[in-house]
Amino acid sequence: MLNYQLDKTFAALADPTRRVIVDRLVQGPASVSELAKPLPMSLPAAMLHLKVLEESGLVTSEKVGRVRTCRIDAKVLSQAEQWVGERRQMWERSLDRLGAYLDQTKPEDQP
Amino acid sequence: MLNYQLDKTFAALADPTRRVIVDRLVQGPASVSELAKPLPMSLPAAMLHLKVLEESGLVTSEKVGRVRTCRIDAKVLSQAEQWVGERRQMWERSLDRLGAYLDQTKPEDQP
DNA sequence: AAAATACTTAAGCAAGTCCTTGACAATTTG
DNA sequence: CAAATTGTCAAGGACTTGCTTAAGTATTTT
Repeated sequence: MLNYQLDKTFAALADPTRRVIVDRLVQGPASVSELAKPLPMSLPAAMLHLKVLEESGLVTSEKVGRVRTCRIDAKVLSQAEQWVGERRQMWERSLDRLGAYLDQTKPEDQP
Repeated sequence: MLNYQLDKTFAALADPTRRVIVDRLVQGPASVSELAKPLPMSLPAAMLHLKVLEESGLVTSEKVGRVRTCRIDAKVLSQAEQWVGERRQMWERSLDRLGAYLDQTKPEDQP
């Protein structure tokens, strides 16, 4: 059950520069140069990061005149959150089952 | 505010092979060869994936005799979930504020 | 002790990532 | 129209990733 979407989403989030861009975009939409300004790199480099974010679906953009406006797409963000959350929950349930099993098989150990 | 931990966690989760390993480990601990068996690659390749998971903190392991047993560490999983969740929430709040603003400035547009 | 099991290390290679500089649109603004 | 603004494309270089095979080591098992 391969999920290429998650590959791209997690890979996009693995880079600190791209997380800074996401941090900015969750406050609201922004232009390319507005996003690039605080970053310690050239504009083309910043655009490559934006491209990665767009290809992951985390960010969409639209060009009007000479300005491209970028915004977050929460659906993809939610998918990633859900994948991690499900696994965390499964692991916690495993631990619960183990606890219950130990309580049941060795109740005499409890004071 | 750089966070190397998140770099490593998201990078680890970006690979489908490593997500398969995580999927297995949330069911409970497993040995290296048990984890490698279903994977379409050599054992050394699988071990490299395990190394990435360990360096991210998502997985810990302990060797007893000749068997290394691996298990999930939920703390790191939770951190990743939390990062994504916070951003999703911030973006939703931004949308809410925009909605409230529009309602306030153009109430006459509502039928 | 010999053989099987479980893991580890090393060398090497193809492909991908992240950044640079330089040149080049396309669209306002003066 | 000329100049400034905003974004894009292309070539290339340093580095990392994900795999391979071959050759170990350490620990049971027979």
